[in-house]
Amino acid sequence: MKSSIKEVAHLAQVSIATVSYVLNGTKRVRPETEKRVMDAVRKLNYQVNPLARNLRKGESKLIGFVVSDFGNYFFQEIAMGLEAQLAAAGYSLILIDSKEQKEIEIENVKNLIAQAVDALVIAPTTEDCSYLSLLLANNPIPAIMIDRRPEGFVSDLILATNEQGAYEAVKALTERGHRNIAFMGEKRDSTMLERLQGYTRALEEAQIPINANYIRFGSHSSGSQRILKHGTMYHHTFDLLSNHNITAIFSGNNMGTIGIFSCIKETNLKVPEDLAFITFDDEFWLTMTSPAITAVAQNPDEMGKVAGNLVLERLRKNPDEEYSYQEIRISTHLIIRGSI
Amino acid sequence: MKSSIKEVAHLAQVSIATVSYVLNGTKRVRPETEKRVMDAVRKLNYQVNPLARNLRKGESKLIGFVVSDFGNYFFQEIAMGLEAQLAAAGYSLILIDSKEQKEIEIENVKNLIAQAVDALVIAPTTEDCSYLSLLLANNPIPAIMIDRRPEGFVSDLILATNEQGAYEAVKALTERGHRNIAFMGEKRDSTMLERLQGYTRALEEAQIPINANYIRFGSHSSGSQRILKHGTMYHHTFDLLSNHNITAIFSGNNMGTIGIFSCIKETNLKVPEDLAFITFDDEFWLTMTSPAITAVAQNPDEMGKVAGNLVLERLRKNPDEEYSYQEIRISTHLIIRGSI
DNA sequence: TCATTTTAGAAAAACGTTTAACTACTATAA
DNA sequence: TTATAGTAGTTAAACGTTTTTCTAAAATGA
Repeated sequence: MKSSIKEVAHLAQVSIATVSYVLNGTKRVRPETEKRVMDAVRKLNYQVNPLARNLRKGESKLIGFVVSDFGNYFFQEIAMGLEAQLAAAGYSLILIDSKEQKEIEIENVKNLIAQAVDALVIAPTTEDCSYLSLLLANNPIPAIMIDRRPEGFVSDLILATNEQGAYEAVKALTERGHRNIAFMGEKRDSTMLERLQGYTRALEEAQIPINANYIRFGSHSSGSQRILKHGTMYHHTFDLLSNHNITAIFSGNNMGTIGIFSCIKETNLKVPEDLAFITFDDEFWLTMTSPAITAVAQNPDEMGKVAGNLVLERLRKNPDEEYSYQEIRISTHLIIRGSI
Repeated sequence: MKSSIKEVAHLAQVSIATVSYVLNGTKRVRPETEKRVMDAVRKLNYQVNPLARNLRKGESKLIGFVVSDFGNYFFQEIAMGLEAQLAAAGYSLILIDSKEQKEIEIENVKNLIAQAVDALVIAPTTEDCSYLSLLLANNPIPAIMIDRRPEGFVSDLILATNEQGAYEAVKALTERGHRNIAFMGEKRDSTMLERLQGYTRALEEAQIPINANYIRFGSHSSGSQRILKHGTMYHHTFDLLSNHNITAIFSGNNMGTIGIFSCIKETNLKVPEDLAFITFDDEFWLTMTSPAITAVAQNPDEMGKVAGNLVLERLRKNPDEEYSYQEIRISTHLIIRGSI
């Protein structure tokens, strides 16, 4: 049914080594011999057995991508960019969802190592990544972190220009005369703190004092989009709109935006007349609301591509060759829509 | 660095076969010997090399999922259900996007076969799947089709109750007194034709004659969500609203809905007063619009889980054991929101 | 007691490649 | 002519498991 290199060799009247050389182009072979081999290959419809090759070469041509939340469109886009880049180099991507739970993330990494992936790309659920040092200690494969700065583990790192993105967004608000601007961040992690810095810088530049009441963080456990609609951020929004006279909200990420916008929708506030709204992360549905929502667009496709290239680069390097880890920032841009 | 079974055997003073027996529980071993082996395993922090095991056992523990359009939330949900089910059985999922292009789909299947996946789950871009018969001829792995009925290839099949779902949706419209109801289907495939049948049945039941002008299909090439906003369906909607006095639209799927709703939003029609709207496929953003959009919810998570179980079932069977292919229907349910 | 069966483990084959080491032959140069 | 280098191919080792086959000792039964 499935033919092996042995049968090809036999049919072509050569040794199996020669077949391998022809197929891989790893050694000179007389044209005549090559033809005999290729004819046999075609006749038998031979394809190499990747299982055998993998064992011999000690690689699997598999890359694992551990995603903190696969329900988040942002990571889906990254995955697509990554996959495109890796597929071109003959690698396949194993995608696996941590559902924002650290234990699942650790389990996922273990499983991927058990599948002998050649490298890992990880969007960690939390910053504590010390477990990776342990798991990779006697299994030194490249690991590239994305979206969040890990603690307890050094590696290549791909991040957005969070501070700058937030700064530009909030600046767009101050320029329109807003002074009471809320900052709402779903998760309090390094990424969100960078965005908070951008918020702070824009306010300072406009000589607006920081009001701690206007800065809100959500619960750490984010759930599905449906749950988020009436989650912590929803209630924070309700409080801000009822008890504080804010005129604009800047949402630190797309997940928080769900709760915030759900609340806004339920009030009778007019956007943008009564309340201006901007969110980090551009997502498709932001254009389907009335009015459409202004957003700081990241470039997840680009992040995925860059991650892919970095993986390939690392894989080409000799493992003990010295290598300095890279930190790459992917730029954001503000897309202005009707909500401000 | 990475220890092999040989070293474990040596440390435990047994043969490598015994180590294998202990680890896999495939043969009786004296408790004392077992302890020696396990101690050695722990001391060396040994983990089996899956590459070697795969070669020997002739399996990869990999399942390929070829998705017609990974940008479509529907398939993402399926993927998550599938992954959950397979992971529990020790399988990993390789996800790959065909971007609605047949050539890419074929390429994807080839690549997955080259990666030696143990089985395939395919959401085909078009119904013509005769290429599979060829590709799987000398590589007989199970393949399970999902969402669309393949032609030229027999296999297990998982579909939604399309006719019934559409019927209930359109019935909800006729019950509210609508008589001029448009049916808009993005792609003209077996799935969409089933939905059209549901539409037809509901109209006949309400004794409303079918008006061919009210039935519209889109271009076959669907693109990204952003492109769809002003694609064929957008123009069909514009025509229907301008030149035909329809009072309700039933959209055959989520992709078409993007263009349709974009157009509705740009007119000054009041929904649902001037125009009622229902779509097949429930998606998160349908609740963020004003009003929220009524939808026929499929159960993609369930579809993924069922697909996973089917894969595992097939994998357990002896390949030449006779097996009758299954066709499984996953039910839909109507979620009524403000748009009707 | 002696033949038979059971048990625990070892030895070795097998999975299908890649690749290092080797061989025989041919071409080149002195 | 003879040493040397290059060419084209073969042989065999290696990758790390699982599993079949084999062996020796112990247990069982008559």
